[in-house]
Amino acid sequence: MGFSEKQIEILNVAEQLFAEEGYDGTSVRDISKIAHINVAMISYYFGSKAKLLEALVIHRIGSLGLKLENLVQEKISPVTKIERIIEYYIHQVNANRHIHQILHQEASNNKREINLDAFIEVKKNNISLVQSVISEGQEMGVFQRNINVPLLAPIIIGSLVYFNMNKALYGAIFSLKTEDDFNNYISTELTQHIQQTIKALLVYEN
Amino acid sequence: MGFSEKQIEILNVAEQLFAEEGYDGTSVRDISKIAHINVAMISYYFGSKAKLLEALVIHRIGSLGLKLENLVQEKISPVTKIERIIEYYIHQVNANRHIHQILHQEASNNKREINLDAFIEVKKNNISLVQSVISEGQEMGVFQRNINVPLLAPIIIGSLVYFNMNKALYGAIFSLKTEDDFNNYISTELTQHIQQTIKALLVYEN
Amino acid sequence: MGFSEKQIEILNVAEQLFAEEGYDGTSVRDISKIAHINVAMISYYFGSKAKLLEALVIHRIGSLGLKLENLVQEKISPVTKIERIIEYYIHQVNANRHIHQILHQEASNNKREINLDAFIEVKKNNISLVQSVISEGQEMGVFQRNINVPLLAPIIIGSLVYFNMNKALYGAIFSLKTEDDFNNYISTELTQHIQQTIKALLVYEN
Amino acid sequence: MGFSEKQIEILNVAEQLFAEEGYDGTSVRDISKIAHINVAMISYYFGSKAKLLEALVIHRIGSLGLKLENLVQEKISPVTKIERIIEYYIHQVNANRHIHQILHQEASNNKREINLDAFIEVKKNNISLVQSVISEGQEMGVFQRNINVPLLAPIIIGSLVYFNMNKALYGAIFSLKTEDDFNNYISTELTQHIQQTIKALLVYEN
DNA sequence: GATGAATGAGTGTTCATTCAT
DNA sequence: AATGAATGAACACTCATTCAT
Repeated sequence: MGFSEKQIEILNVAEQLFAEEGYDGTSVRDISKIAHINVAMISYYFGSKAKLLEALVIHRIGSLGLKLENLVQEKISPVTKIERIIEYYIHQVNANRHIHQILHQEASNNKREINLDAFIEVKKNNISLVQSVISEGQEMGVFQRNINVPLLAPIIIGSLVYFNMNKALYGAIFSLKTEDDFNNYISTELTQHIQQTIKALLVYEN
Repeated sequence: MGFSEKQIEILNVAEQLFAEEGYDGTSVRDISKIAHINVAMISYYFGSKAKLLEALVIHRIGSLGLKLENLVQEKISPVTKIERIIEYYIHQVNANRHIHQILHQEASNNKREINLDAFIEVKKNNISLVQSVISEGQEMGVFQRNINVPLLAPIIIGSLVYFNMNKALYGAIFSLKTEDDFNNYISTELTQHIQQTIKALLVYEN
Repeated sequence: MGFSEKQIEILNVAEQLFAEEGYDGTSVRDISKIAHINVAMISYYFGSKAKLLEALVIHRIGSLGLKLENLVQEKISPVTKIERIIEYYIHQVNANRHIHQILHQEASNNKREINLDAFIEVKKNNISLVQSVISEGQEMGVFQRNINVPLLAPIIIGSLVYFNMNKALYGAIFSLKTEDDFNNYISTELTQHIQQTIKALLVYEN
Repeated sequence: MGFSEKQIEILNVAEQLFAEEGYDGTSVRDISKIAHINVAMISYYFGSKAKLLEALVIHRIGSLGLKLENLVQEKISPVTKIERIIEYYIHQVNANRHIHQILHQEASNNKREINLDAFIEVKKNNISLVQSVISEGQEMGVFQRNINVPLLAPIIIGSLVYFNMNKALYGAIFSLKTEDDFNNYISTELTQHIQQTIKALLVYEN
């Protein structure tokens, strides 16, 4: 929480390097060089490299799932709510795509000792919020009954993550050259595509 | 291609360790110990650790995307074809989830010099095949017109990958304890969920 | 000499830690934590870690060899004097066993720059005092003539030091479990044993 | 046991440095430089710095307490046996004074994880052997009855250790300048002094 | 063809000390 | 007078790789 300016600088550099090179692929010396600080500062500030990652996760995760609650309670139709949630979700995840990438890499490494419980809690909470919107829509008769809500997130985030992980492929297909091209495509076409997909699933009578 | 028995043993061990611990998290000593070979053999056989990964990728990629072509040409309805393709896709990706995990991890590490062109080609080809099925369905009037075919893969594989990357979360939600529980859930519920989603997207008039 | 309360607190903590963990095995951070002071205070107060040790030695050495002179001048038989001296010696060394342990460890480390001249002077003086008692006894005809006085201290202190350095061994042999058990054994059996040994040497005609 | 030439070279260098600078005061880099080997070799050969010390102890301890048994069974008077034992003991300990110094330093550092059980066993066995000689002398009526045998070692070895630990003092008193002077004094005067002391204790009727 | 020995570079971390305040 | 922040050097150890055999 109360991180000094230099600590935040370290966190930013660490985030970028961890995302680019992986946690193991990043040395504390690399971080210290780019952040223009002494190597020892990382241990001094965060205790260890692992705790630096933990601090980074906590630092970034704090900003997630705040606005979502407000969104859920707005007086708009469930369909619009879902659209907004997807938009917000994609925006959030994409904005924090570095930390998400790191977390997913580390989540699959079963050895790591990093405590991801906070991350899981946030996700569970988000699923609950979405569930309430779905239930609302179901009661209004606009959504189908048999919806596996926890599996909506994989569609939304999974699509985004997969898209980001295959930039070479999609850059070639959709002629996206710059980072801005990608971000623009994500916030327009991809977002719309996912919204359309989820809406179809929710209302389609199969 | 022409790998000796020992080389294949090394590749198998490397695949598992790379997937479990990450490329950087795996030492050639770890590999050599589990594969019961001398450390020097890895450099001797493959040149370097990086080239071992390349050899592994090439070795595994050859087996991907074979049967899909036959499936596309079968005399069944486009909807059934799509269902079968999804089923096959999920099965394939899940069966080769180790190498997929490695590839995705490495794809995001922009430093690594591994040539993923072959991988991209396979994907492009798969998209073409799916496109042909979609077109078939569109001409028959059962599928909507405005389908972004390249973005179907993210939904299918992205969902699976995200599901696998959040085992801790989904294991808790769906009470999946063993590896078999997960595999079973993937081949039933998750597959069905994705099939339903894609079908909804294809036929839903929005 | 004129040490403030906090400085003495630091010296006490340092003494214990140096004795328990060795000089190199003790970090100034360990000392500062236990003494509840800032790390920088050690350099600030004493100049450096090495000078802290010097200060400690000087601080403790001042209290050695005071009462011995009085004892020598008492009007009691030379044999009783020797007994008393041994008893006092063992008591003193055992009471200050921490600093003795440190000094002996450091005396053997020939790299350390600590000035042990004061320590040597004290010892030389003590030898002189014992010499005077021996001479007194020799003139009275109760002690043998050929006594190597400087080598009496090794027997007395050496025995004690060796005993303390082999607590695991002697604890097992003599069933000494607690620190009190050891101290008690030292002030009774071991003291008596050493007294008996020295007396035998002094009066035994070989 | 089966150490290569280079390993023995490392052990020799380590022995000297550990004795001179202490275990903590010696870095593996210091050892590697003097032994003209790569730093990594120490970990490679011995596993770690701590295990290097253990290997050193075991390597040196093997040579202790062998000849003692033969000596005990010789057909000579108990007094001569004791004289010979002391002479042998002092010679052995002095010859291996480095390792003894290390062991005693480490024995007093209660933190260290080094297994000294083998060392203790050797000492216990030696005490038993001496006990048998004392008993023999007691049965022959040449030794007193009330002898605390385990406390004989402190007198013998303690004297030697203390003498060695106070070279500055005794060098000044006895005009010993070179290392040879010291060794010569130990094998003549000091040995004789200790023999005389022990004999006095054993035969003196107090 | 295959390997145990060996290496230099690099790892994260801790150290005693200094500096600005 | 006193301290929290910061540092460069050193620490033990592991790494992928090479080399002599």
